[in-house]
Amino acid sequence: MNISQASKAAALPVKTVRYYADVGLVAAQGRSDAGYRTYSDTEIRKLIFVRRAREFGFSIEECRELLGLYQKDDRTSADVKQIATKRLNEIKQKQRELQSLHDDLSNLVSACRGDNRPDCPIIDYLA
Amino acid sequence: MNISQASKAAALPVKTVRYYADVGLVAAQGRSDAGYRTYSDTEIRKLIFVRRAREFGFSIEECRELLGLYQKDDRTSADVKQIATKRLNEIKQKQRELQSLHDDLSNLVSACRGDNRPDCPIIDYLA
DNA sequence: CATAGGGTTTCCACCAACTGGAAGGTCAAG
DNA sequence: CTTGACCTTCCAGTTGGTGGAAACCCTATG
Repeated sequence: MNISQASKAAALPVKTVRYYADVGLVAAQGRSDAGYRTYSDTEIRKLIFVRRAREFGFSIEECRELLGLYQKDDRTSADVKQIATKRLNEIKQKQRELQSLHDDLSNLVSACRGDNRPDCPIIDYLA
Repeated sequence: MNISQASKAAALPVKTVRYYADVGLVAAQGRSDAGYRTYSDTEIRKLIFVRRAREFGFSIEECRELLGLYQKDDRTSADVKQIATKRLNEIKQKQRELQSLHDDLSNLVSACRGDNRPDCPIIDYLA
């Protein structure tokens, strides 16, 4: 399989597949005579795994760890859970921040008449 | 006022104040004989304004626009409200995404025993 | 067999919004 | 006069890619 086949199979852009190879996250199986990267089902599965992990917001380094655990049959679910819990806590933290931002900005936007006069509670708040 | 005084007054790192000057967001009032940036109350107020806007997640470019409106006495509150509404919608969108991520990951983490055995619903989901 | 089109390679640059650090000039105190 | 705390510029690195150029490769068609 060439890189574009792999990228389609994994639902990732070609550039991204190449990038993952560059950073040593998912290496190609090998190279053709012409120097083309070749991919087999094993690598496709890893690429899909990484795509899903990235969709959860795991960093490249975390994906590397998760991928390591995925491939290690003597992993412990505790190790996996620990990484996932960390990410979950980050998400919760971000949610709290966004909620607070949302509430404040929402109040300001509601209080702003949005007409052609200059007085504006949003500007007042920022100043 | 030297840059470190300004940075304290605006509650921003020195590096950031210098960066804002570099990108033309908040220029220093001038330079001393030795070439030191000087800041007056006007610039401090702008720096504080930008810090607050950044805390809301407005981009540098949006801060530039807001700062322009802040300084323009014939602004319309409609212009301000439009920028703020755009940002508010981005926040809402991000909240929806995070909520979905949270729910999914939370379910997986709950379902994972986190013991020393290898079977793990998180890995299963990603694979 | 030449050539046109696609696919592939490497490498370099860019995005946002800083941050860290090096090398060197400045200033005030002791 | 020296020491230490400032300040300056400039370059590099961060995250996770993306865009593009120059050049090589492969296949199909005329």
